[in-house]
Amino acid sequence: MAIVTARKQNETPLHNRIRTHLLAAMKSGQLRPGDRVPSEWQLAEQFAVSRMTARQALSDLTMSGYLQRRRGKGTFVAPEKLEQSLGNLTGFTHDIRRRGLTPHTQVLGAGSIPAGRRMALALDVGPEESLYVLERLRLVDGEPLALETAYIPARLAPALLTCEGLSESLYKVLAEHYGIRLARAAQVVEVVPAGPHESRHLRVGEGTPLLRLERVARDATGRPVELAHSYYRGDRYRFTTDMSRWKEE
Amino acid sequence: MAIVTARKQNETPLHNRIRTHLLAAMKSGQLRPGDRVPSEWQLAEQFAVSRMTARQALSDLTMSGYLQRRRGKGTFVAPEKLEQSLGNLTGFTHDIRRRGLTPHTQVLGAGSIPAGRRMALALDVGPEESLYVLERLRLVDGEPLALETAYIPARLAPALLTCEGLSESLYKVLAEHYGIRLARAAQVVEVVPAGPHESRHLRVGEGTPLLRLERVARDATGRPVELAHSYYRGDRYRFTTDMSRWKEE
DNA sequence: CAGTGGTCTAGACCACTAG
DNA sequence: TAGTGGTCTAGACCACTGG
Repeated sequence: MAIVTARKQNETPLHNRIRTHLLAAMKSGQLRPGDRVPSEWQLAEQFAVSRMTARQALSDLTMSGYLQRRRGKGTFVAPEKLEQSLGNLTGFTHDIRRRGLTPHTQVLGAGSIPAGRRMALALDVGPEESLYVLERLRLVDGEPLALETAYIPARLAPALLTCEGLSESLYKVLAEHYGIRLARAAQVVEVVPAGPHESRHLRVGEGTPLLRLERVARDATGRPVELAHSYYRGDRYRFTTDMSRWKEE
Repeated sequence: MAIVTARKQNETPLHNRIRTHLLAAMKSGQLRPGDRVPSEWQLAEQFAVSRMTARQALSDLTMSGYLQRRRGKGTFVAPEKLEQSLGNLTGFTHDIRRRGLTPHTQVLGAGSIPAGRRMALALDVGPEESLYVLERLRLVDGEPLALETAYIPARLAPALLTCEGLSESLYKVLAEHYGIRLARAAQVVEVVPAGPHESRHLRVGEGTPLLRLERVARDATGRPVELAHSYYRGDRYRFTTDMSRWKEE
């Protein structure tokens, strides 16, 4: 006995149609950021499919960053993205305030570790040398948006972790307490899926696409001062960058 | 009658364990880029779960960019990422060759359209003015990696589309035929899910995370010359950028 | 408590790929 | 033809949220 499927072969998959329907509603403005979308059961009934099929449509849109799901509450249209410059690092706190939002920083951890092979190479120190580690969670209006970990050679900034203001601007502390001014940096931007750690702190599902920034910052002499990697919620952030020197082909 | 589930409540979900197992195998090197991973049925049997549960683990890892699935063939570990500079735009062809790979460009479309409100603003032309549109697919070793669409005011480069070499370097053509040299550009980088169009040309599933670049390039006088948006496969690309001028907080 | 999303099963038919 | 992934069903129990 054949199981009845509510579509003919070679037609658009059913979960695809539901997804398209929801996307259209978002584009037209019927569904706005923050709105609740119909529940899995409601969609299943509306489109005459099983709950698992409706669920797949919602899961796809969630993984894509269009929707956010909250157990026990419902599924909601995701808010719009914030923008951050890769060129002038004006700092998170300053940057968010300028947009009229409320920034908050939570220091998750501070300590020191031996550099190890990989970081020793990037920071131009010995593999046994001590690095300060500073892990901070950046929140906007109470919502965690970025997870930043910075590594600084302890030799360059003795007793760094006892300084005040680390929850605001690390660069400000480096400048005011140690006379270290960062002059330039190399950065790498990529998409990575959230791992367990990022997932927990940013409160997104594991595997959610995040923007990962890796940065090596140097002072005017070219000496590496900071190695940092940051994870930004891909559904909430976009980066801007300016090219001034253009190399011809 | 209760359905038997092969785990106690409050324990790690089964699909999660399978995912972790595969990730560990990839990290340890047991599974290398290009390798085939066990099929859905094999994993289901190995972990004593239903096929749908094994499938969810594979789907998660695929959406995250760790795996690639090919119907009728199997599921494979994804290859490693290519790197591209956001600072010196040396051009795709040149860039890929330098890595010892074989670049190829396919012109998908070339024509002209009225600017419209949005693009007129970015390119500083009237909304009725004509723009040339050039859509190109960039491939490496036969695999499509990026989809680029460029818009150039027709007034700046009359008969642009009849020029040769457009499948190589647009900037080279602008420089050699029209004396236009691009001096700087503003770019926006973000993660977006693949839509139907990108999905088809880049041969990835809809919703796959892509890196989207939007660029407005200007000549030395500051006149906007090109508006472009490009979609790069997020699992194959990473961008590098250099900061030289550092703004203090 | 009812409603939500999260997990899981044991089946089914299909399209695609390779030998 | 056998094996793969793609789609889909009709159930089930669970944890979490709110009133």
